[in-house]
Amino acid sequence: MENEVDGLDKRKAYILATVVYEYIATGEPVGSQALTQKYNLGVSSATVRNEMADLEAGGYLEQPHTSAGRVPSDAGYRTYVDALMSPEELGADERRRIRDEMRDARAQLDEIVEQSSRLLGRLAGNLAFVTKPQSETQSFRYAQLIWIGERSGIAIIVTSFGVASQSLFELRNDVTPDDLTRLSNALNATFAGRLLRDCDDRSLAAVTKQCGFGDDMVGAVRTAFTGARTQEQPGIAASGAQHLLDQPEFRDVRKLRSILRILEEQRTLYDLVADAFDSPAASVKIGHELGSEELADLSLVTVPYRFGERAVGMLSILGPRRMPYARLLALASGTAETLSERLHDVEVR
Amino acid sequence: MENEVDGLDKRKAYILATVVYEYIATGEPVGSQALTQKYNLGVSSATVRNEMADLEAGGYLEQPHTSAGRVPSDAGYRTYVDALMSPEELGADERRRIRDEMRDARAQLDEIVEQSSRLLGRLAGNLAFVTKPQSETQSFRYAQLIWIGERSGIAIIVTSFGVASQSLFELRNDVTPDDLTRLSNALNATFAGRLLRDCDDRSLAAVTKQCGFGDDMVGAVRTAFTGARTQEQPGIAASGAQHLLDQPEFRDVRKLRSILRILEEQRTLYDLVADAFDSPAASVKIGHELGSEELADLSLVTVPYRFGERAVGMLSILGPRRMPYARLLALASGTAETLSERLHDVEVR
DNA sequence: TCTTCGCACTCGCTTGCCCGGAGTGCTAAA
DNA sequence: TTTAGCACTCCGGGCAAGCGAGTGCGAAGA
Repeated sequence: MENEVDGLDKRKAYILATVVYEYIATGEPVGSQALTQKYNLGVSSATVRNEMADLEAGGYLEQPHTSAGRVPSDAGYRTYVDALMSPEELGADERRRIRDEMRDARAQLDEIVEQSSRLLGRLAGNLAFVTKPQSETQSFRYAQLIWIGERSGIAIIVTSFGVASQSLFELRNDVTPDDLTRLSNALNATFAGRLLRDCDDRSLAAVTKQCGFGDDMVGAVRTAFTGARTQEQPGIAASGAQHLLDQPEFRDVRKLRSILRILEEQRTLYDLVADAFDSPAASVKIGHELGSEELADLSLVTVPYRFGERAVGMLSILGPRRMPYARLLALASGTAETLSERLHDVEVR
Repeated sequence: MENEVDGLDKRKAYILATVVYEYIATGEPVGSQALTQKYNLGVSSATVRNEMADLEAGGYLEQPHTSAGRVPSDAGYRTYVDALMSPEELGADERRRIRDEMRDARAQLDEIVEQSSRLLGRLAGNLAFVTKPQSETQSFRYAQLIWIGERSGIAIIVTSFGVASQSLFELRNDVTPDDLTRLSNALNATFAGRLLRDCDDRSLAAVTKQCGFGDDMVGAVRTAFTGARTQEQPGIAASGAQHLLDQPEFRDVRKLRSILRILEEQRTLYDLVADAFDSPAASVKIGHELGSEELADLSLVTVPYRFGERAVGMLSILGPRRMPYARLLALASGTAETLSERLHDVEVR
């Protein structure tokens, strides 16, 4: 029937929403009396009690121990996020402030990514992290091979976001500076504007050989491009870990340790958001959905930022499961939007 | 007389040393009885008591509360570090392990700096951080101005450690690719091998004008060099924050917050080691010597690493005042040595 | 049939209290 | 000057009592 949400009748849904809302606000297990007193439910605490017992049986609520109030379970949060909460929008002044603060960063990729992570961490009052644009999704802009000696040089590759990566190379045959310039020009002519991932080894080899170079130079070019592709791979800017200490759920120091460890292993951090690349929209992972017992009482909000149509990176907020989901989604989206805009400032045209 | 150390007679000095040593080992305030039982002092606990009272009067020891044992004060640790402790050397196998682990990093400046910070953090069981080489102390290797259009280009500057920085420039007058190559060559011929800080604006302008360029190009070149000089300025790799959680002194969460905040503000972290650049040797800062009430019960061990004769960066360990100073100094020195060696691998010759 | 009331019960948290242990300072004797 | 003895202090752990918030359930009411 129309009145059902996720298998819950209207009243149950409303009570669940209220419990989650209240628990997010206070951090205390919420009981039936407190709920009826604070919110006008139109029924008595006893009724609420019955409903809560049902919700617990359905797996939406949990009881830390008998004679304590109820606390949302992963499923409870999930239902809340998917169906019950009302989405938030940022106010115009908030948007403006985000934009203003983002302007403080110079027009360099690293800086705007770090700035957005700092900003988001502070606004959200939680740990925020932002992945740098996957270099695979960046495009190739310029290559320059610099002559150092008869048999050595430096290859410099500039991507569309102005990220330069350089690599030294050694050759088996002599070359002249002119040779290198010729090859640079050929590479630029062929690949300019292409996505880096489309600069595959075969085409690189073809161009290099066409210019009359041997396998040693093919290897050098390949290494240079590989370096550019993978360079910033799991580059992540994180910020705001100290806010986690304010959360009562971190009075237990062991949980903190897991988080700090994860922070330092960028790999793990990256894995957390990796599958968000598959879906272009915001995603929320709750508790065990994060796939790790250590992180079981945390949640993760992830929002992509774009360059043009392509999602090139992710902004994430990691915090206690008991987080204001609607608000954080709004903040992350707002920051993502501004970050996307600023991305055009660093673009090398 | 000969038997005095820092104004303490021999026995007082020995007792102080033992108290510090024992406190570092156990973390418990140490009392006179425990001390006489565990160490063969040749005197009774009552005598030790008297001496300890003197040491407390002299400011070397403190009492958390009446009827507790004594704990070293800043001054007590200071005397211990300066005059009492016996320096440690790393064993040959430990050196080897450090060297082996450092080999895991690819020959890229960032990687070896990060690797050394991770390594040191793990070995020392504390927060370790390593500053990247001050780019001022790096030398200039190559400049390449790349032609993009009649009035715009990219300047790429490579330093001795293979760090490339790039900047876009716009001009008021048309140039040809050949013009830019000519200027690149002139810059390379003039400045190759010089320290970056010696590539001052005046000489840059002189060379640029000599090649027949106007003020717009002078500005572009200046910006490019300034970018290279300041680029990695306060770049710091930190690692091992989670170890701090093991220390009993961090049961209080507020202290952790200060540390996490400092970790994220690289500026503060950099200030901590900044004055260590003045002295070329290892330095130890204890408690209030760090100049901040927040950090009052921490200590910092800082050891420079070198490129050739020049100290170019610092390795630091930040941990509880109650840290095994001799051991950590040895570890930091060992890591610094290996880092210095590996620096030659990334040098662009 | 659903809701509400009343009531007994549960359980964690806080408070107060006691006690043991470790350490001190002081005094007097060696 | 050192040592032994002793009274005193204070922290911390353990334990019991009381409180408060909440539950579940049976019976009464709509």
